Amino acid sequence: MTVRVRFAPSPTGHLHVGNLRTALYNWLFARQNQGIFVLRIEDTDLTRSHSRFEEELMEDLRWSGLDWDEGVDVGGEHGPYRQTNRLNLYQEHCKQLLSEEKAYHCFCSVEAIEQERQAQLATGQPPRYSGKCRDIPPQEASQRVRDGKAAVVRMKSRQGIVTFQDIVFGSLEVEGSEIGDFVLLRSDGTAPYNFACVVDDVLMKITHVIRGEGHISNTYRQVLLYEALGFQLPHFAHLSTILGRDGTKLSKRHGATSIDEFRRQGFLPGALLNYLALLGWAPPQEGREILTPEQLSAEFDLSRVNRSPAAFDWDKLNWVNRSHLKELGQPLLTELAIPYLQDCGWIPPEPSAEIKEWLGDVIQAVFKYLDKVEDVVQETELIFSFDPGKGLSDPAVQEALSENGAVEVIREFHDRVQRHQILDLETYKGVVSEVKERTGQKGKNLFHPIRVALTARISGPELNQLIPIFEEGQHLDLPAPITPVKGRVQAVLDHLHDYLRNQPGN
RNA sequence: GGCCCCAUCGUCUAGUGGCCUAGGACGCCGCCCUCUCAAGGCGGUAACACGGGUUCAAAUCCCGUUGGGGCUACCA
Repeated sequence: MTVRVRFAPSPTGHLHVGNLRTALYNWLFARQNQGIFVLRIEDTDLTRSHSRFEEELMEDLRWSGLDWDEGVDVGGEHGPYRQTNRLNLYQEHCKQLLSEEKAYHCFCSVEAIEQERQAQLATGQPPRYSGKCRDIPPQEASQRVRDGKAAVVRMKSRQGIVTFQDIVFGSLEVEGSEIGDFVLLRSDGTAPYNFACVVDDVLMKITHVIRGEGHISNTYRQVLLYEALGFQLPHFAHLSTILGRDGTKLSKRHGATSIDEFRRQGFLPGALLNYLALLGWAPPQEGREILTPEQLSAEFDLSRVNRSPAAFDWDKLNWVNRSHLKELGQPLLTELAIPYLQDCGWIPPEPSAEIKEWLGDVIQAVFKYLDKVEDVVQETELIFSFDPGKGLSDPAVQEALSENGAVEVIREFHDRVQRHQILDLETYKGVVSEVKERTGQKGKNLFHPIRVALTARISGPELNQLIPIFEEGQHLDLPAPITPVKGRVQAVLDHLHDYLRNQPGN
């Protein structure tokens, strides 16, 4: 039998990391079994659902690389795939349950039920629908409905153990009397989650229901529905919740949680998926955690998924993403980085081939240090936006300058640099050895001041890589020209003189 | 309140009664490399929530306690 799984989000907001992990586990399971992955939109909550969210949701999912075989946009044999387009199916099945007296009309008002609930809560009883309308004779109920009385349809729950096997949690059960008579059809004719879900899963021939842990208690109700409708139970697998770093439920205050935010920050979809897969599951081979979606689907094992909730860890996500970024290689990363640099106004909207080639060198110099593509901005700021005033005001830079001989190195470096027409890498190296000879400084005491002279910072990419970038960059047609070596040293020295003049005792 | 679920290093996890003086990964710390910060390499720190059982033997099985999560909707 073909494995059929589904991801069934509600279009009530952005796609969330928790949802994406659920989608991923479904996808992984489908792919490793040559199965079908269905995307179903659960939009029966009319007040919260928006078609705008449906679009965003699919966009996020497409970006992630999880592709679906059936769904609202791609169609399929078991459509429609949007629940609001399936209301007739729910009504049909509801009619069946009604005629078999497995369900009944309930005429209690929302207010009355709320009152009942409060009263039960107040006396310490479990709040459940009393079943008041259960005993209204079906004929009388039908007549009342025909007369236009507002009514919902409720399921008759039963006594006795309700149980099912869960691939992740094992055998799960609850006493039937714990389950109240839940609503199958609302007064407006739409179906709430539990009923719509079961009808759809049956009709869409879903073999494995893989969803969030929060649905375990819904599953008991759904088992009742499968029984009443006379359908065979699918396999169930429930996934634990993703928690924030502090162990509470993941939310906005833990940082980004919606997928579009991760995309904007420059996380690679494959890396996000890789990390999410690791949240609740471990690859069989220890120490081999960086995996592509294809490798994941080959090694993934649903029955080995962890039951306990997992905390979302940014440090590890960053590491996973960095690893994927390195795998990607410089040319592709350059393409990804361009939009971020354009946003800063550093790169023209349509960079020339010459600029792109130079950019390749820029990316080459920094790409090992990027956790996410977005980081390219702060890593390359010293190239595109040279600001000695700001740089020299940094206490750490000032401390480096206060080292014995530091200023002398900069002056000497400045003088030597001025003597050369072109400053390619070889010339630069020659200049450095001259400075070394004249000042007697070496190692850190030599290079630290030179770094400050060139970047007004004490840390950054290798100077040897930076020199050609500065020199070649100055000839490029960029929105703001790249300051070449001479200009940089001159500017730093000017600021330095101002700075020294203002230092009492100097 | 009731019901259900969960509990191994700071975090993600391996572990399915002896292979566990508990393994790996991220982080952290140290060393090496090095012009800097990183990156990279090497090494180190660090956990079976607690209390009872069962057993020759328990991280692994059972019970309880504590702590977390979920459900208890005409939300999903």
